[in-house]
Amino acid sequence: MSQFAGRDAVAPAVMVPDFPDLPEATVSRLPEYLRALHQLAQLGHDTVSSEALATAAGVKSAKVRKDLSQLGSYGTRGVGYDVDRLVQQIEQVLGLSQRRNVAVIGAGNLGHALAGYAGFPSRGFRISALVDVEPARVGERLYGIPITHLDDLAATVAAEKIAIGVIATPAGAAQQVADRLVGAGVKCILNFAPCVLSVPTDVDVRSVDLAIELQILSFHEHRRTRSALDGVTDGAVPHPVSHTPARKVV
Amino acid sequence: MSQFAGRDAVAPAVMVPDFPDLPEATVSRLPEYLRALHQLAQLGHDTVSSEALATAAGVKSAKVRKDLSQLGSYGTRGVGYDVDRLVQQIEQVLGLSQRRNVAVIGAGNLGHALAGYAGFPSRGFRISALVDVEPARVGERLYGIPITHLDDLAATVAAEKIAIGVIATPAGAAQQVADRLVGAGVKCILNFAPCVLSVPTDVDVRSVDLAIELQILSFHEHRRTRSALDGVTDGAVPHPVSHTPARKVV
DNA sequence: GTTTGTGAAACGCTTCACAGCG
DNA sequence: CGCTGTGAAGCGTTTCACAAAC
Repeated sequence: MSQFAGRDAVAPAVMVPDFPDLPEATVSRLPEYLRALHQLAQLGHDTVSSEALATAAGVKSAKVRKDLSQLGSYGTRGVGYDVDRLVQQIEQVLGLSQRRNVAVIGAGNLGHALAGYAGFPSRGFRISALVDVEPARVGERLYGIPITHLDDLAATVAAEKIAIGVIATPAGAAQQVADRLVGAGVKCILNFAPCVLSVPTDVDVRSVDLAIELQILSFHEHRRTRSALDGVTDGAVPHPVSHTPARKVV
Repeated sequence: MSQFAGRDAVAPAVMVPDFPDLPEATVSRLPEYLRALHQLAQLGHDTVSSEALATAAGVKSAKVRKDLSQLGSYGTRGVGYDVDRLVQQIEQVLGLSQRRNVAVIGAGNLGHALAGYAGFPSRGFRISALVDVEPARVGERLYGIPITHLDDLAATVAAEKIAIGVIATPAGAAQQVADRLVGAGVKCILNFAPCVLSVPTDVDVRSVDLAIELQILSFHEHRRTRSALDGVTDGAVPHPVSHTPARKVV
């Protein structure tokens, strides 16, 4: 069922449907499919089944089909999906047809690593600005990216057409930086500082806290060793099944 | 309802319940509560209501209560939760009572940033080893952490009692590194390489792909601008509400 | 035969709303 | 009166299973 909604005005070369309310869970998986599809394309596959894509992305095939059907995508029954076309589709939906400019705030260790990360260009992003408060660093270039001062953030955002701000500062500075980003008109923030940010409802924040990731792993490790200890006390449950989102071993 | 299960043998000073099947969603929020609680403690709060903790952690109060009730936690009606006690409880559940040793594989930009990240010690982790394949780097120390060779991984894991492996290599090397970590007995892996890892079911993998985070943000940005464009075509929906997990602005 | 697309069932998580306790 | 703890309702997501299409 194709659901081409919206105005029937001038259409681009590739017909593009609107996506009023793609489920959030689906949205967060589309990038994973995209990554898998690029790999498959490089391996020479022209076409891919939901089963194969599921394996490559580390999910179940039914999920892949449900997700892709939401895009009004045309797979071919008995064959699968056209890899190139699917890549185009997903990139279109994610808004990756145009490259997005990113500003990294905080030119410390993490900001340095982000600036030097080679993976971004091929996946739709360009780090166009590095921002810091340290006057000593301002004016330098890191991997060709100019370092500007936080006080000039609004000007930098405007000049570089920044769509996404990445906060790579200590927790103490993060809220203030977020406020400045919002003030400069940035509506998407990726936050690496270990704190909750307050932003207006029309601003999107995603947070990555490295210690939290480790703590979640720690819980599973802890449970594993605990149940190994008291495994004798009650019924001979062989072993609790893991919760890993990763593929089974081949 | 307190659910103290398990053997009634020698109990530690603080009574510790077992947690056969804490919901995964709850597990992933406990670290966020912990972070918020440490902040509140530092601000001088002895006690905290579910409402206050919810605000500090960026969630709803009912969620906090449900989550904490799973721990068989004792809040006091009319008062709230004892901050110190709750911190202890959560640390216990997450297995943070003992410090966990972490090995970072890949001493590139990202590995460097992780090694230098000051936030880990206070949150239960110690980066005890940096591992690389580059002979030139082996033997150096970074922030006091010795760099060892990937070929000696098993020995390093044993010597340093590594509980968690962090993969900070390019995608091409990640699977091989994962295999070696598994071979060395590591059961928890945090993967920063942009690929899916295959591991046995008893190994836990969490993946953080920076480009994927940006792509999810890109979707929201894309949708925002698209709906701004065709906002005139159909009913005057003022603006789609954001999906930000962050607190509203104050 | 193979594989998609999809209703319908199953599941887990969130939110509500209030009884019960301090 | 305030706040926790929790059944029950509501909602979104996952999984199943199969008819339709190639």
